[in-house]
Amino acid sequence: MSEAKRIFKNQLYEQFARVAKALAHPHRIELIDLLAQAERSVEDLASELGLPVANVSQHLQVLRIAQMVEIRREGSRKFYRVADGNVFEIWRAIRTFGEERLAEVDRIVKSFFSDREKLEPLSGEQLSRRIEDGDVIVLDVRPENEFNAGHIEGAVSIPIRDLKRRLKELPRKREIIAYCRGPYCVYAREAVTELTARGFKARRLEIGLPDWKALGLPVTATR
Amino acid sequence: MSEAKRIFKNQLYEQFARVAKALAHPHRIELIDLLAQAERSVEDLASELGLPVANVSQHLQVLRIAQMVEIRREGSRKFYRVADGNVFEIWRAIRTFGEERLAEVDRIVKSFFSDREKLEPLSGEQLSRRIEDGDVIVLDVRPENEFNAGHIEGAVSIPIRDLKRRLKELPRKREIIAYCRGPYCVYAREAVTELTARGFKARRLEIGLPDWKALGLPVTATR
DNA sequence: CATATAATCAATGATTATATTGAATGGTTG
DNA sequence: CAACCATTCAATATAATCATTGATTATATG
Repeated sequence: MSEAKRIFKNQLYEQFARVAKALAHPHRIELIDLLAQAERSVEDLASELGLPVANVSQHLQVLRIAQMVEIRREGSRKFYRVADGNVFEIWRAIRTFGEERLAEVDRIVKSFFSDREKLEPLSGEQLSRRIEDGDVIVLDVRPENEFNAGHIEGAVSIPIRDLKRRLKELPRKREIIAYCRGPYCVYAREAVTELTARGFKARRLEIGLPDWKALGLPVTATR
Repeated sequence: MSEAKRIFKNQLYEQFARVAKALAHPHRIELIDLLAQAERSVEDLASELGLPVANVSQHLQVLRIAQMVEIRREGSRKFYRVADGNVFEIWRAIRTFGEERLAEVDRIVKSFFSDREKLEPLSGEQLSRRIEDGDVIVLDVRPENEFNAGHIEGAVSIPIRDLKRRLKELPRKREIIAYCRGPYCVYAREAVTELTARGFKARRLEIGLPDWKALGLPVTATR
């Protein structure tokens, strides 16, 4: 191979390796997973991850240099968000690979969620069809700001924390499909447990909003 | 957040970070890019990358531990291949992000390929339509073993090294669409240059075979 | 302007990743 | 079985990454 070609390839793969490197830390993957829901401040992210602010800031700098996140300043706070849809696609591809290929992922997930679920979750496609048929209520149990940043078209927002005292807002005849951040988020599972215990018909969507969006299914953002 | 939930998330994201880490080196990305075409021996990969065999073997071990590649043994040689389609999807997502988001990638590509292309390449969808219309010849200019491992349905194989002496196999009336390994591979570009210089009508497909396959377009493997 | 808040920076030591070298392994060939 | 080939392993030195700490910057508030 020619020298010029070798230099070209080295430079090019170096750039792509930088991208992979930016995601090569558990905290940074978790940050992307969270930011895929909605923008957040550094302090907020730090408390969600249970880490010192300086450490989270350091990781955010790595993601920023890799152009994976962007900043919006508001007063003395900075809100980070994912730079574009391709960032979530990388994380999603990694997640899919891990789920299908790594026994360890399966083991960890199964041992945490074992026996907590009686009913099979719905896939995105299944829910999409059910919505078209008009026979379900879609329930978003994430925090309100994440709902506002984007939610499944037609979904109702009741954050998991408020669910118990807002049960009367939900119908008892139609089936309720709850969803939250993604396949490893516990909120929708908790909601289904609570709802079925109270006599509602409820099931869980197996994916989160970013996946729903990535499938090209309809999303609404509150202006 | 509960302690158990924190431990669960840490364990889970740790697994996914391992996957990203496995790709966090330019040589390993290049290896995946090559292996996405066809299986190869260690020695062969080492000479393609211009690196010592021991170094390539070391990188292959990293990919193997991450379950991204598998081995087939044949005599005293070992042939590595990508473990499944999801591996290429991760690399493709990284590549797409880099292409759309990183100015540096654009600069490197442009400075290497500047002025070498007179004609716009075809997209996968465009070629797919042209094939249905039946008015093009699809030309695979990769090495023969890569063609055998999988090629665009109906494509003709003339490795770039043999192109000059096999020109008579190609028609002069129909347009020839050449393709190779991927957007950064030079073979298809060289083929188009050669063919147009000889009076053929020729253009390039902008993607490589693994991308074509990922788009769900028809692929044939030689048995 | 002083104080408080949010975020970043800089320096540190500890850990982990990397390339290189040469030796060891496993299989093939004569 | 000896010689050989392809690959891996092991050891080492160098470089990069990481968490932590405390200092610094930037903005808001009184």
